[in-house]
Amino acid sequence: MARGRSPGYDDQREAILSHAARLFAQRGYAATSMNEVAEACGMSKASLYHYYRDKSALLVHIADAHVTRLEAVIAEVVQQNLPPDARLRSLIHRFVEEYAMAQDAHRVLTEDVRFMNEDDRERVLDGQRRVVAAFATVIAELRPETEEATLAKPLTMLLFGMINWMFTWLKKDGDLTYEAMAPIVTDLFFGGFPAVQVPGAGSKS
Amino acid sequence: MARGRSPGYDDQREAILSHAARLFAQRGYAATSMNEVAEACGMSKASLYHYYRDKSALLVHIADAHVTRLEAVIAEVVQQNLPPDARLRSLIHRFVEEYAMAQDAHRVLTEDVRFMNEDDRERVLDGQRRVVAAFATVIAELRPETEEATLAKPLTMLLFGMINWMFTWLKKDGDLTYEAMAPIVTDLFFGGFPAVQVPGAGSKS
DNA sequence: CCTACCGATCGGTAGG
DNA sequence: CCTACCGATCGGTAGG
Repeated sequence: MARGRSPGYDDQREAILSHAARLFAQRGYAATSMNEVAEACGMSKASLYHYYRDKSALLVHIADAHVTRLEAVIAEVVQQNLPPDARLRSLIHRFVEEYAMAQDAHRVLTEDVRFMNEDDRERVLDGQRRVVAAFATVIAELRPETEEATLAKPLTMLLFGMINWMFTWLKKDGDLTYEAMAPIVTDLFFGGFPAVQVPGAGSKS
Repeated sequence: MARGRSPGYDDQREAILSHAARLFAQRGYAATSMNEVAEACGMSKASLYHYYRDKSALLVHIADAHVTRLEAVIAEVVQQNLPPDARLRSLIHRFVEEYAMAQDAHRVLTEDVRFMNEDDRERVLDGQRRVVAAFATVIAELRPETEEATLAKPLTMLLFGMINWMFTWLKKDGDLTYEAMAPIVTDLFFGGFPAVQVPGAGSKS
């Protein structure tokens, strides 16, 4: 017996990632020691190193898994072939939901990506760029006026700002829930973006 | 001669804070060593400790100075006694400007506040809460319907989300500038917030 | 899967 | 007796 990996091996790897993501999100990657991760997992540091080669491997797996999930959500929504309006509403709702389920991984992704080596960081950032590009494409379709296409990028970033920032202040046990926030974000964005003027082509000139 | 502190003492303290803020913003507080701060300042670590008691004093001074500036902007705009609409436009414009000038301090404030001891952290967070409350008050005045006052807080946080997130992706040498973003944020928010429905009291029920 | 360690570097401080 | 620093090293702890 004990040939190959134990049957619980993959479960342990997942459990470790979840503990590590929580600690990295709370204290930051650099300030979290492998001893703390091991203790949170109820194992020795040596055992922890049995599952992951080094500290950076934890970070890379957390970020990769999160970005991969986000790209899967994009693909799923895109293949529904909804009109742009409904597609953006669906994307916002699904992303708020996804971020809420993966709050720790999301904070790690947004704050600790700088601690990865260049190759890993670029792969993760490429995934993020594809996600942002998918949002920007839908938003550009909602504002088909030719010269206003330049607004798609900043509007996309403002939308991500609202959603990303939500998870820095939404308390898991607070009055406000992410289910309540999703329609507020949607209303605010859909109500507001037709009012945005192209800089230099505004009504005041 | 040489009674009291050298004439350049306060200038040195300011210069050190500026270098430390840049390093903390780039690498994170925990991952930045006092040796790196000293090197960036062109002095020995022992000299650095002449100006600041310890590493945490750098963090606290950066955060306190930034929050104090933000509270000063609030006070300045409030005493102009503008109508709510113009007051919020002014606040948005001034904050985007202020964040752009203090981009490093702002990132340190939003990411590294967790590394302060409890007393310092609570004082800084109290300052931030007063700033947020000032925005929420103006936004509540813009939506005077009684039951909709509950929306002031989430709308305020979405507005801060757009502005705060801007400085995570705006490149100092990029095509988009903060001067161009301020009116886009303003248009989006003013265009959108009248469209936001109170949860549970929406038009669909 | 553990105890016992390593090379290095951490934040902070000594004497001069 | 003060300040403004220096070269060297302290006690502990990091990742591995």
